[in-house]
Amino acid sequence: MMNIPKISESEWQVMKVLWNKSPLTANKIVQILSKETQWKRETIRTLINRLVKKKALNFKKQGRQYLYFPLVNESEAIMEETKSFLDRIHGGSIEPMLAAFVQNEKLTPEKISRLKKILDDLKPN
Amino acid sequence: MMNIPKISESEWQVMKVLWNKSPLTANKIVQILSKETQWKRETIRTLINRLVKKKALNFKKQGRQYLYFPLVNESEAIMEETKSFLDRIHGGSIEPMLAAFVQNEKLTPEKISRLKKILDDLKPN
DNA sequence: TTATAAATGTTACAGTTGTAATATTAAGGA
DNA sequence: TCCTTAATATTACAACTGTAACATTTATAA
Repeated sequence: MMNIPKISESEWQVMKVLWNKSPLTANKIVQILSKETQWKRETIRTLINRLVKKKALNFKKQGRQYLYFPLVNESEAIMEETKSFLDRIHGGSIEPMLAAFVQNEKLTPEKISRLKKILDDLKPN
Repeated sequence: MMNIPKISESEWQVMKVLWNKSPLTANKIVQILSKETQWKRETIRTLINRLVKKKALNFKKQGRQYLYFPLVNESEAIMEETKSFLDRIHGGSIEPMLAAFVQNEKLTPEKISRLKKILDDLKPN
């Protein structure tokens, strides 16, 4: 699917909830996000509505409620985000990036292994 | 240096010019960026001024002109950017990220090697 | 049937960003 | 000294973001 809409930082948190499980009612989303953020119910609803307007989400009615689900795929969104990220630091050296990866503890041993495997396949050495 | 200011996408392009070489006059910066962008002279000046306000840049007067130079270090900025990036896609799988890295052709063979070496040092296997 | 409550919809408002135009200041040449 | 011009400074303005409050609609209980 081309033309991934720009998803802001806060909006990403909403998307992640729905990538994890969908469809969900607004209330369920609010409930889940209230555990991870300080956002007021209406803030979360605003984010949901903006994502619908951007066509990152859609919903189907279920009685009085709406059931929301993603229109954009998580992998595609990650790729977009990664490209934009790489464009920014284009030409920067890779070490501080890796350093950040590691410090952020987002690289578990399994991820490191998968990463190495991917790199190995890329450039057999 | 703690507290890296948030640097927007366009502002990053200005920073990169000065990380590459500094100090530079505003005119020189305009001249360089005019080759890579469609920005009007005044657009570039606005970006420079915002970066000064954010304390990402500073300048010293040289007669009627200002000579601009970075106040934030490139590696630190890359780390900040990387952390914010990783926070967004937190929990997302690493493959689409790597795929984007590769498709963006930001991973030259040398970078791949350095990356692998860093990973190897991280987790001897 | 009507009031209430729970959904969704509309509006708000300031800060940031992209993208400039216009205004002011000051230095150098006439 | 005064004007021109080249610097810098101020102002503009809409879209996007973060963060909500307020308004309207509708299903359900009384």
